[in-house]
Amino acid sequence: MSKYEFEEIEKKWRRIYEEKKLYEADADEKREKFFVTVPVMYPDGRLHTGHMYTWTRADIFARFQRMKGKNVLFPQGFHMTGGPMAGMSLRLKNGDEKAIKIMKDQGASEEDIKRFAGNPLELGLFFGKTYKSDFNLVGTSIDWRRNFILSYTEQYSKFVEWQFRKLRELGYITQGSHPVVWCPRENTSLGDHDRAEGEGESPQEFTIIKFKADNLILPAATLRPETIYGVSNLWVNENGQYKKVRFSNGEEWIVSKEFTEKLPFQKNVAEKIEDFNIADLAGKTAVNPVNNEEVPIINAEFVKTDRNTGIVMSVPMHAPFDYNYYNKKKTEIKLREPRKIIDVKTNPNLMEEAIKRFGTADEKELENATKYVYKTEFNYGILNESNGPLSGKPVKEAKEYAIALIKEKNAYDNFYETSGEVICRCGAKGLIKLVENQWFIRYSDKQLKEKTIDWIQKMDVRPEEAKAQIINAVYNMEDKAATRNGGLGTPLPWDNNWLIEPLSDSTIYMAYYTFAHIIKDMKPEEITDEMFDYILLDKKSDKKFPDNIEKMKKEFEYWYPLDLRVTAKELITNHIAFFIMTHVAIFSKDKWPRGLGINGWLTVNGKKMSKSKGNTMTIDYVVNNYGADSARLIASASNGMDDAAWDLNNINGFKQKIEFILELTEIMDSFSGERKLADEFLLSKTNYLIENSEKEYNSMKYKNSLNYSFFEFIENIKNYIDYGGNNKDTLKYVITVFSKLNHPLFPFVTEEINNALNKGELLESYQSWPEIKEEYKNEIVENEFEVLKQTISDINNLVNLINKDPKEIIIGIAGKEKFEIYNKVEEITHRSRDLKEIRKEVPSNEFVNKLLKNPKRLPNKKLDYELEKRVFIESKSKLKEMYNAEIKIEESNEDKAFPGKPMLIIK
RNA sequence: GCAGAGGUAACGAAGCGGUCAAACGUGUAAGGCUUAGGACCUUAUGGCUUAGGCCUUCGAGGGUUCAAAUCCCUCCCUCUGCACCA
Repeated sequence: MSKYEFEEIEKKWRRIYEEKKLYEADADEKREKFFVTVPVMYPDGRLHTGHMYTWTRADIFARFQRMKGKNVLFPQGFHMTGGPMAGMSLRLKNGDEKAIKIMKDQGASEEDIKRFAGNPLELGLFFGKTYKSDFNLVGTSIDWRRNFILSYTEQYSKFVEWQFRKLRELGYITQGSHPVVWCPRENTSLGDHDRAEGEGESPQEFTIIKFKADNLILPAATLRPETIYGVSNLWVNENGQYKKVRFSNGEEWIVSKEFTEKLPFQKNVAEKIEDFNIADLAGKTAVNPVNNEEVPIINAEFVKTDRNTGIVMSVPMHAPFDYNYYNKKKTEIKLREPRKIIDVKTNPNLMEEAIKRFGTADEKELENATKYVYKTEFNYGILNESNGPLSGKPVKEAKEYAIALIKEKNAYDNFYETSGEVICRCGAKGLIKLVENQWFIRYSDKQLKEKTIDWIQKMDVRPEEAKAQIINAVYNMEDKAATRNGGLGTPLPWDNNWLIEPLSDSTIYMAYYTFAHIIKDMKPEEITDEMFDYILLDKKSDKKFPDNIEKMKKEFEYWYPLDLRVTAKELITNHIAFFIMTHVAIFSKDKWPRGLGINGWLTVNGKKMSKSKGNTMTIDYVVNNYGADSARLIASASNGMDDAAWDLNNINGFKQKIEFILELTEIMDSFSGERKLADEFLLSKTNYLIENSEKEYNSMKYKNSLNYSFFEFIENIKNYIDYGGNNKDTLKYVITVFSKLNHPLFPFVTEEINNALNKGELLESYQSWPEIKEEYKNEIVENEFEVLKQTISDINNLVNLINKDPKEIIIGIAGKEKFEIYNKVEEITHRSRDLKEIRKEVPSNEFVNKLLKNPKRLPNKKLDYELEKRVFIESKSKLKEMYNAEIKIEESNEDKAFPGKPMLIIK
């Protein structure tokens, strides 16, 4: 068997592609275009197979479109905005051993690491270079002339400035304060990945209701201000420390000591703070500001002074904790019956029911009861007639009315807490900081959302299921804080204190690719808003622009809109939503993006592949050891958004099959037979495979397309040979089609196969996608070969049964009349499967009884008496070879001889 | 909490009203090839049968239909994403 020398083959074709500059695409009005991108990535380490998964998926589509005759642009930029690179550089500067080891493992020298320390750009440029060579190695068809680096390329920063001024002009920028999870020790926002504990916790807003006790204010914090009419008392905890805080407006608040520490991060700093003995308040009363009711202040050890203010309003009939304590206290102090203010029709005694069901033994049980009560009341509860102006409101809607009412009484404030405990990697407890003067992009804009969702409905989303998720993401979109204080990035043009953060400066940069190779020769100061208005928005100007700008406009107008953006699913709720919305906000409709391709994670042995898990393989390792074409198998590891499992073992099977095809091309001249039924079978099948693999390529379901274009295809070629096919023209045509169908997936080796058979143009460089030939379609021949296959399997079974080598095999084909009845029944089933109906139209005899025995197994495909005979006669010599026995083909009148299932006698 | 996806053989996974005992892959077993191992090839792998037959399954329960893994309802369970962070 001929050896598959992948190194040589790949080296050769890589060189040829490069010499012909096949991946460099320019505007060409005469040709239809296709523009595909994958999001930029951070060059902060070597590329690994996890990256390769997404990029190869995009590359396959790019090559597929090239073969369909399109002018394809696939550019790639890098991203250096934001924290990660700056963070790594800083860690190197601080001599962090772990960071240094990571760099060394990825091929950086001592010298390099010294350069990276404190200079994140050097680090990015270093890995940027490895990215280019790795992508080239694996055959990603990128036009590198258009590469640029987000927010490092000065010309690009001009583009971002234009984008932001444009957004502001259009009214999509606002300024305000914004709660973020914050580390008070490191004085920085605390993202999920910086946390030792509390991943996924976020700021939660509490309403503060100011109860009055004499001249003091007792600020009770609650998530349910709508229960204000049900308050029976206030809880404080005498085990905790409290303070008296005076604000500049003269108000004096009694709050826990812990609260005073959090206060400066969200409110104006207090004028004066002094100790306060909370026990002094015990037995006194406070006034509910909404209904002026006097409620007792009671000590309760369950109150947590490190959450909120340390003052809790008690609503016994609607909060299990309160209910439980209130009933206990009732035995000590004389208390009035608590008031029930929410009715749930289906559960008239909700509280008793919850207590009975979950218990009161410990905090956990009470928490479960609380969840149950809150949920039920929220969904089905109505505020009853004891709720003053709130009476009759469903709980779902009551909150905003309650807040308005509390505000009216000058008793409202608010405070943010983390939704659960957050601990920073540094060990400090996270809290919420209200960042002031933050700039936002108004993605919450209703009209923008509507326009975007309308558009997404029309987009080509692969797989289709992702569409609902994207629409949902847009629907739930809130304003996005677009700036930050540290790291790298483009300064906000009108407020230089802020840098534009990385998810906001990367929403329309795909447009920049269209002219990146031209604008890079311009001086930044030559680049103006007027110019971008002209190029991107077709805004006419009196000014006559120089040729290079006219050329940029031409490129932009030719390539835009983007036809396909390929990315992993974790970007759906942020980047993909921002990307589409910003296009809708800024560009005219004919420039909005047309297609998306979403994929899942790549997994290895059931685990997600990622650097932090240490289960990655670098691209150069895989390519050098297995070959680029083999490595590209990775793209067929899954069909849609499911996680994709990749297994190196698949590569062996792949290579084996490639060797089989390569060998066929070498011994092509030895096939010298006539055309027979087997040829008709293979040609018909080939059509079917073209049709199906094209469909799967189109929806980016590469696992399926590989099944058709590769595995099933080869199976059919093998069957053809097994059935006695040996016609050179057929094989040459079929293997050429094979090389074409598989070219997007395996560009190098298919080019080699095609080249061995047809000295002509490169598959990559002309309209080479194979056409379906109607004249080759022959369904009945395919069916009859299916019969042959099934019969061979039956013979095998029978030979096993008798457990000796057969001397003679008699194959009895059913008579012509049986075929006629069979086909007749098949025809009727298209109209009716009612056995009575069918019987009306066919003679009644033993054969028909058998045929109609099982309504589930009625004839389902057309067969042909003459063809069935010929199929067996033409494969006779092969069968003889297989079993080393005499083969007799004859017509049989026996009951067992069925159309599509010949009678078998084995002697 | 909100949203999305899903529960099919030992496992991964396809099928999405009749071609289904269930493609394809892995694992397992037997045989072939090989000095040997690996790789590769052939066959088997729900149960009962053993001349090509029958029976039972697709998270659980109910319903629609001549026909349901596939459509509808209820319940149980699993996974993924949720923003200032790339």
